[in-house]
Amino acid sequence: MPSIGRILRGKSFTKIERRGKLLIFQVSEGKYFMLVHLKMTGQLIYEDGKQRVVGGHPWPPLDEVLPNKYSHVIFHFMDGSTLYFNDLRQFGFVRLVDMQEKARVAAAYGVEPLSRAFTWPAFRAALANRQTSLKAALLNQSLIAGLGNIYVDEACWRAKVKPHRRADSLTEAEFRRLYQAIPKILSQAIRYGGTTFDRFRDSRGQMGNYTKYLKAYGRAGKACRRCKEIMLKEEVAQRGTTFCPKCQM
DNA sequence: TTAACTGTTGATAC
DNA sequence: AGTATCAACAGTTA
Repeated sequence: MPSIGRILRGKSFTKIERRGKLLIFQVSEGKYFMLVHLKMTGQLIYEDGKQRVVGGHPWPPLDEVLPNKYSHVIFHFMDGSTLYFNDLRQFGFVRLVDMQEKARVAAAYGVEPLSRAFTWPAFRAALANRQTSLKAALLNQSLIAGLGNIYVDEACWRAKVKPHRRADSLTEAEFRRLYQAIPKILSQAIRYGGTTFDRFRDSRGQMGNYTKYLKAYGRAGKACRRCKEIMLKEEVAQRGTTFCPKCQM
């Protein structure tokens, strides 16, 4: 395959889709697609003469001149504007693929929790019989797409289930609560612009306001918003996990 | 000074 | 196949 620069030169981005946490840019008529994953610290920064719009994190200092040392890919558009792919930890990637590979990558993701495909049977089928922790199962992108560390903890808190529990140990009622909690948490978080900590910005360069609605993440040592018990933080599935030891069963 | 964290996930080994 | 562990990296916090 020719180089990414050679293929993109003179083309346009004609559509942007999302699958889980993966961004998919359609290149011109759709022979090629550009996949972008921000992972932990990636960001896309769009700049024209008048403004700078940042999505991802962390926001560079206001006086930061771009490109900086974290600018790994730079797109120069024909109107003079620029798109930077910045990534402090360099976990993220920009990858150009053909239609077939794009389909293959997208197919590896599980059901989208905010889509019509997220039915009760689909949800049950994804999690039932999993011998791993609920936390690990919910973080598994091939089962349910798009849940990350924060929203898994939030969903478990809302459903009153401990993330440590083996996924296949949940009762019908617990699965039900989780099934309802997941889209609820996600749509709320999206409505409030996501969770901002450490200078994160959404795709319009705005800070997220969901932080003040968080019930689990970042609340270790504080009183549970439901039962007043002190919240705990433990490692589950190699991720920091915050939960209420009393009202999450 | 070190060690332990960190909106993630792919590779590897059982 | 499913599951667990480690690694990639660089900065911040304890």
